[in-house]
Amino acid sequence: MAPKDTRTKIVEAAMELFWQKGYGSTSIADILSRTQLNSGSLYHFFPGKQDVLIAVLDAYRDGIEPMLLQPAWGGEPDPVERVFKLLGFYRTLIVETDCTYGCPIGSLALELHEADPAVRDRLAQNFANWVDAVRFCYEQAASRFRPGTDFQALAEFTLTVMEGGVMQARTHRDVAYFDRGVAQLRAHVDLLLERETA
Amino acid sequence: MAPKDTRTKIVEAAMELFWQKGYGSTSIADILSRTQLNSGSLYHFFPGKQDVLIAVLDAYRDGIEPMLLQPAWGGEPDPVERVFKLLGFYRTLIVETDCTYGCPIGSLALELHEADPAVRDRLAQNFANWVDAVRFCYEQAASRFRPGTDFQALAEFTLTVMEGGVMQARTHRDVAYFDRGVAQLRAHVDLLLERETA
DNA sequence: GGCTTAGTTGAATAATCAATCAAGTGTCAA
DNA sequence: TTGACACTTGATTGATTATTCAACTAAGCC
Repeated sequence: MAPKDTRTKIVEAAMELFWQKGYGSTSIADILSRTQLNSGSLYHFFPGKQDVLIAVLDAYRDGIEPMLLQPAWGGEPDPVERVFKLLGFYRTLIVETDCTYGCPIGSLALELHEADPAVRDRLAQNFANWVDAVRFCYEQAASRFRPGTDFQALAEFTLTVMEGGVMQARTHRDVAYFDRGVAQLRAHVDLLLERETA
Repeated sequence: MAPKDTRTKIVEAAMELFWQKGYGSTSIADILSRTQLNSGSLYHFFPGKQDVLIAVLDAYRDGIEPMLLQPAWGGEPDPVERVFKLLGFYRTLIVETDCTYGCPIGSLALELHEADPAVRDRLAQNFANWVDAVRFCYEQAASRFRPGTDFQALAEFTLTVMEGGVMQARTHRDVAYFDRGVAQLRAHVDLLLERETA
């Protein structure tokens, strides 16, 4: 218990700090002062700073289901609406942070240009998991979509809309940029759902 | 001539370095070694590092027309095709950099979380200029679009697709992610252009 | 020749960075 | 009681950071 306690304390603090200030601008000292630990303890569990980052990315990977998807779509039964519930969840994050919110994975993906393969793989894996979850939603409603709809592409597109919307909303400090992006996606999906018109 | 020469040398070097390594990871020493200048020269023209960043953002703002738009759409006359020529230009940048390309503005926008207002304003201005140029393209073809089409939202959506596509293509080191995003946008625009079907 | 001024030089400074390590503490099990 | 082990302490290292500054050069003007 004791050993894992320290480890998770470090990972949780690093998760928040990397999200708030980015990886490069977060110092080991930042993590230590927030956790009230000494450097020796941190370096007992992690060979170096990059390994803390890897642990953080693994934590996001393991937490997507309980910490993002389930809270986001609550009891929503309709799979397509679940996608937009998820986007709505990001909207509340944007609003709650006064339009300061940035997707932690997206921010790290853009910050770490020449990243180590171990880091890059985990970033890609996080994106892939997100896309998989959304694709699964769309596929559950496959019968309502136009035949031949590419659900993988549509799910990637949904991620694109989320990331682009978050980026613009934060830069302009205005949720409306996010909202307009989601509205465009909604129109796009609605056109792909035209069963009754056919 | 001589004074301005040094200034632009610094701005051009910083432009490339910020694009390659980001703002935080680029040191003044990096800029000095690339320009073969001494620190005193740099601090003669710029009060501090952030002022170099501001000059870089101003350079992007002033360079969007001659350095991005005109090369991108060459002699293309059709305004809608110009938008996709622009996206095609980003595609070549992605390919030429082995899927390492990141939009300099987008990367800086995500990196600089708690940015100075002077910096944030310029980032927003750069986005706004890009969107304005694209919106102008769409508006030139207004008669071909469905009545009531929101060209501002469509142009913002185009920026979203570009940024999201670039982000995913780089993270997965695969242009196909960018291509699929553009294809989705193309389908979206085509549906908005259905004149002949009406 | 002198005066001014814009630009340059490059060593120095103080802060901060990731990382190290020898000396400790506490907890087991034999 | 002893020894092994996991973990902690915190001062320290050496590299790197942005920034400063007094001295210097060169060019233009009177």
